[in-house]
Amino acid sequence: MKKGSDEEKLKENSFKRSDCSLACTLDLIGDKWTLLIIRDLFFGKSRYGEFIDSSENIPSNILAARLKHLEKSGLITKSAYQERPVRYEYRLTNVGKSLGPVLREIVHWADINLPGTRNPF
Amino acid sequence: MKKGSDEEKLKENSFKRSDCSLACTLDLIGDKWTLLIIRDLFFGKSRYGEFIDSSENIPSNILAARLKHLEKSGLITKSAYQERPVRYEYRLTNVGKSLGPVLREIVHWADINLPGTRNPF
DNA sequence: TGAAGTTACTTTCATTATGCAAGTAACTAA
DNA sequence: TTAGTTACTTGCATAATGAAAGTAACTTCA
Repeated sequence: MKKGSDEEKLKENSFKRSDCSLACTLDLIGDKWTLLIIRDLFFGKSRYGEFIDSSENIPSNILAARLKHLEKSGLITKSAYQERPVRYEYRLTNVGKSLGPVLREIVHWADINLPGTRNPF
Repeated sequence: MKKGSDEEKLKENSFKRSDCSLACTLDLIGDKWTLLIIRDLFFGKSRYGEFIDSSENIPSNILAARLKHLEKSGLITKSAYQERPVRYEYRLTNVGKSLGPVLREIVHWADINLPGTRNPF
């Protein structure tokens, strides 16, 4: 594994409740907001203001915290798209992109079991 | 839809942040503990003490709250397995069971991306 | 040239959720 | 009779959330 790679960042990560892969995944993305940000990234959103504009109205402090955490975990990367003032855009890494099937499986479950909701794909 | 059915319980449910099916699913199961209880139910666990014994050490008050919420949502049912004292067992409904592919997809992602974790299936 | 607007955050603070520990009810076993 | 078991509930300290306001560094409008 390459030093500083996204895969390594995942490994370095934090406290474990158990060695169960489901529990560890939930420690990473198991909260109310994280998967919604990842959803937005899948739809090409990349800037702070774009995430803020999503219909769930994520609080700005939570968004900032989640973006930091996702970057630290290696699921997204941050890069400057302009100087003066420096502005960053956020993009999914390959590790982040590999969550696509998870998102689609959840949405598929909802299609069948949560009538009255809209499929974002 | 039948009155009082599990599908109806899901519909009756709670506050929505948006009409996005992903956001609505997260409102239902998007926390640190719920999917772990559902995992245990998939492995045949059904009693309070069995959930408590899982390696993640869920706090007992959280477990009680989640079981109530899951029942209210129609993902599990509670039924007495003995009298004097009355003791209940919890089982997945068909709606709950249909989360199987979601769990498997998450675990599959972890198999590839979270080395050092154990696949519960 | 000043005033107002935009973007991407950070800070403050009240409210809510979490989690540890202890308590309780209704039993069974020694 | 005393201890143990099971399935919770309660109390309380700490942590996370979320609404609102603040800030820094610009750009645009009058």
